[in-house]
Amino acid sequence: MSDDNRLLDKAYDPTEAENRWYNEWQQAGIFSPDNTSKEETYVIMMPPPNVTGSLHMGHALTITIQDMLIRYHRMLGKNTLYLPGTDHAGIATQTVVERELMRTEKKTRHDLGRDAFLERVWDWKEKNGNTILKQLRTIGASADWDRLRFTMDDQCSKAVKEAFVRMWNDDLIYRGERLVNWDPKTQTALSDEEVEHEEHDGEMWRFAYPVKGQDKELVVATTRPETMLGDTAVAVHPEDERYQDLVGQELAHPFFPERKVVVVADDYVDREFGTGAVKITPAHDPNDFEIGQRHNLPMINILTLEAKINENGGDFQGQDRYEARKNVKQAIEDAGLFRGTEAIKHNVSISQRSGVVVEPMLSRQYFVKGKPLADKAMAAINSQETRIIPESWTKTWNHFMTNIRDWCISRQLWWGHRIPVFYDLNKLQAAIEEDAANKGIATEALNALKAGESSQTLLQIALTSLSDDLVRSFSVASTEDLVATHPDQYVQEEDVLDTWFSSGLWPFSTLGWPENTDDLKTFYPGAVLETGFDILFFWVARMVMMGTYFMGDSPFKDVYLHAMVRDSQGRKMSKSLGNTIDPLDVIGGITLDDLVSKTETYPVPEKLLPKVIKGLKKEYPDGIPSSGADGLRFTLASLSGQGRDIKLSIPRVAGYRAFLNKIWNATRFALMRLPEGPVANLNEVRDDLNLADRWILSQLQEAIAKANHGMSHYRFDEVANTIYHFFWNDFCDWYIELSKSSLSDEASEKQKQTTASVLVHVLDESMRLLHPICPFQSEEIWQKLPGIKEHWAAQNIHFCARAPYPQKDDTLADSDAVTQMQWVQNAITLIRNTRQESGLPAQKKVPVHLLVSNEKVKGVFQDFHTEMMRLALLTELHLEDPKSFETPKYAATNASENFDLVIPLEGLIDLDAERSRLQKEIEKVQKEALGLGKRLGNEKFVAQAPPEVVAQAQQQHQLLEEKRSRLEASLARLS
RNA sequence: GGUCCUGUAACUCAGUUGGUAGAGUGUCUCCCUUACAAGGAGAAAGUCACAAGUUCGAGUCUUGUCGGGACCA
Repeated sequence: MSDDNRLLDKAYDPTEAENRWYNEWQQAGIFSPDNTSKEETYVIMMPPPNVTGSLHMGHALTITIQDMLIRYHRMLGKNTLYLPGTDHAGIATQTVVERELMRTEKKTRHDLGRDAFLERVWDWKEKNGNTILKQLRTIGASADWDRLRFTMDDQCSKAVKEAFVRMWNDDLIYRGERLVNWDPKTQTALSDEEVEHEEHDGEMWRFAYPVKGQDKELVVATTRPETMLGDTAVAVHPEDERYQDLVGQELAHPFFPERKVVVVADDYVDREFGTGAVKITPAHDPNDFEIGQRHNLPMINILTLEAKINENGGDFQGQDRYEARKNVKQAIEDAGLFRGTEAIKHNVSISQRSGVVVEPMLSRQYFVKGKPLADKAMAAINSQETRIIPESWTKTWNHFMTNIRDWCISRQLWWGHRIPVFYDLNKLQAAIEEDAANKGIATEALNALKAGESSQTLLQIALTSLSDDLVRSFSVASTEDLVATHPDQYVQEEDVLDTWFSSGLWPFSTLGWPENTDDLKTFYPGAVLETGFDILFFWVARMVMMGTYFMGDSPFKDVYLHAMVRDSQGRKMSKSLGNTIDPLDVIGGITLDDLVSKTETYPVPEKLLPKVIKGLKKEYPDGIPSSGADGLRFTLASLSGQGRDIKLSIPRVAGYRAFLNKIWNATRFALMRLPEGPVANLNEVRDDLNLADRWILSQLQEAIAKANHGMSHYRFDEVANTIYHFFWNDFCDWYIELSKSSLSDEASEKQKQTTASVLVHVLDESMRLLHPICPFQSEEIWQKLPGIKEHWAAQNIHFCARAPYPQKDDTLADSDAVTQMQWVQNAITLIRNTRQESGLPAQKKVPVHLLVSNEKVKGVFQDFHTEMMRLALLTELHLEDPKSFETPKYAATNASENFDLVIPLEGLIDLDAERSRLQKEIEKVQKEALGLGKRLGNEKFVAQAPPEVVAQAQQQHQLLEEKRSRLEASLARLS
């Protein structure tokens, strides 16, 4: 660093500066809100990243957007809270730790036991969670770390217990035997949302059920032949004439002669589909389950928890479901009942967690009633208490809420919130006896009771065999640990809650609920929930449901759903495709070798790996250059339109990094050229502003307005592009170039001072505009601007991060300046263009005549004489009267709307080339004029279009015609 | 099957209430001019998927066709 703190180093070092500023901000406490203030708040709850993994690009996008919003509103003076945290992610984390345990110690979780295993998971969480928190800081999240939460910390756990108990007592949670999605690999139930549907090629396999006592058969079709082991009926449509006479008849099950399989009539059956007769397996298919209930059919479970055939499967017992499928088909063929097959595309349910096919399975689980909660959640959106952005998701939201089903919240896992239901052993016996008295079905339980089995054994039997109501009769939900206080009386439920149950409470559990804390009073509800649309139902829906239920208010005013980050080819980024890029590797840079070896640790299928690595080498021949957090953030901001995909091509990041370099250098220029001594505040030089000053200040107001608009409408691409365009194309390309004259030794002291004020003012406001997107570099530069820090320090503002976001100053908007400046820009551009088109050597300075009749234009050109000479590389610039000026034959000429250009080039000009250039120019103008002329010739247009539109077209047409005739004159002179 | 999104320059995308298409990247030409070659100057490039309709006027509104995608069954 230079001694003179006004000067900048030649290059900006993001890594060093980013660390430094993050620490300074945090030490100064600027991320912490005030929970006693009555100021307007702005609150974002960070969607807690899963402690299992590390942050990926999707997280980087989410954090960038949230942090932009937070920083913007902080600069607007709001009492701003960005609350960070992590999620325990039940299945995902447990699976990872189990895998690790198997890999390193060859042990299962059962070998360790529940408590010891959970200790391992906590260790893992500690280690991994910290990595994530570090990543969040690196990206620049200005979160309040004093309020850091974890979904399983004491505070959140307390909230989960409280919520569960209240919902249990309010009859919103029940334990019931239902068909659930069973993941045979992780061996737990899943919610509907955790199941994905994939279209697969399959076969419709047909076989016949003989009708008992008749010489008839009924042919059914299925994609899962093995489920026939659990068939208890065949359904037909009540009005289907083909099967009228069979309804009520019994069918012969090929493998279980004693089993009753009846033919039932049900509207559900689609007569056109398959054979029009549907085999019914109530225990293993959702639709069949419903039919089973309607017709009181027995439900026969044929699968074990590992998805093997159980004791109800006769000879097939012990076989895996796919093995059984093969064997069942064979056995049916052998029995002569096979009736053909056809290819079909059908949907297969896949566990989002383990990737294996999910089995619908009859099982006793805990459920949250959907309907009562959904009604409130739907009302919150439809009343606009909460807006969804983009709005198109509102329909999807309503569809989901209208068709909501009960939410299965129990998971057969160890890692998570253990369900706070306690079984009262003292009431167990009474329940079993009551069942017996009512001729219940739990004979097994009664036998066990008579045999004097231990209460623990009795409990297990009772839980699976007693009716839902009876189980509830000896169940107590309690926030208190009843086992600790009454170890002999109570046994706690083994299962844990779905992760999303605790996530659903996140907007208020993090603020101290159920206590009515200052935080809760001040910061609920929040401003916006920002996340990917992929977890709209998983999470957002649950938060709104829980929020409206427990708090009475929807937890946020806006839901902003951002796009998915994909790779440059539009593929989802995933480790198994080997196309994930760690955001930290973009921020800090990575060599190709390191990138390759990192990718080799991902679970890419071996066959694919060489191709993936070849792709890496092609896409990143020199690795990934360091972009800094600001570079990545700016890129993500500018790509975050309203589409559903963001295709992130890493080389693009370099382009935005170049912009940040441009900013750095522009500042460097300003600081080098500023006159000695203090720089006056803009207000003190307002009377001395010249056209260029007025112009850049006016453009700045325009940019400020657009940036604010974009920020408040979730159009971060607009914000980024506005700043990019203003800073580069207006400020650097024109104002700084022009300022070289007004800062030169020939310029007056006053001129220099005025220019300095404008330069510093623009940089100050530009850095504040940029700050939410690129917090680090803007802070670094802002702090170095002469006088700025001191100016704001008087108002106790010490960081760009805390300085006000610029607001449009209408007294600085100056449309005259914009128009007039455009004349200058047009003149310079036309000269440059004509020079190059006429084949002049790039560095050759030439004399130029501008033929101007308009006195005002002439005046502006006179004022900018020096600047035009320099920027257009001229030796002389003459302003001529078009009437008296005689254009030499050997000259390059061109025409603009309000002036003609003549560059005399005796001996240098190629007449043929010049003629064809003019010809081309004329054609262009002619084409434009023709279109306009046609429109003006349309009577209806002139009569019906708004007058100002017509007037504008007329004026434009006239200018074009004039320009054309002048160009034609030039062409005539050359021939 | 239901719902939704989407098709604009070679690529990635903007395009407000309808007024005759823009940006970044890439391509081509020229230039190391002392803030920046991660730079400067200039240029070429689009039947706005297709068709019909509404309108003086359609990228924009309506309908249909075709293509791409997502979610829910």
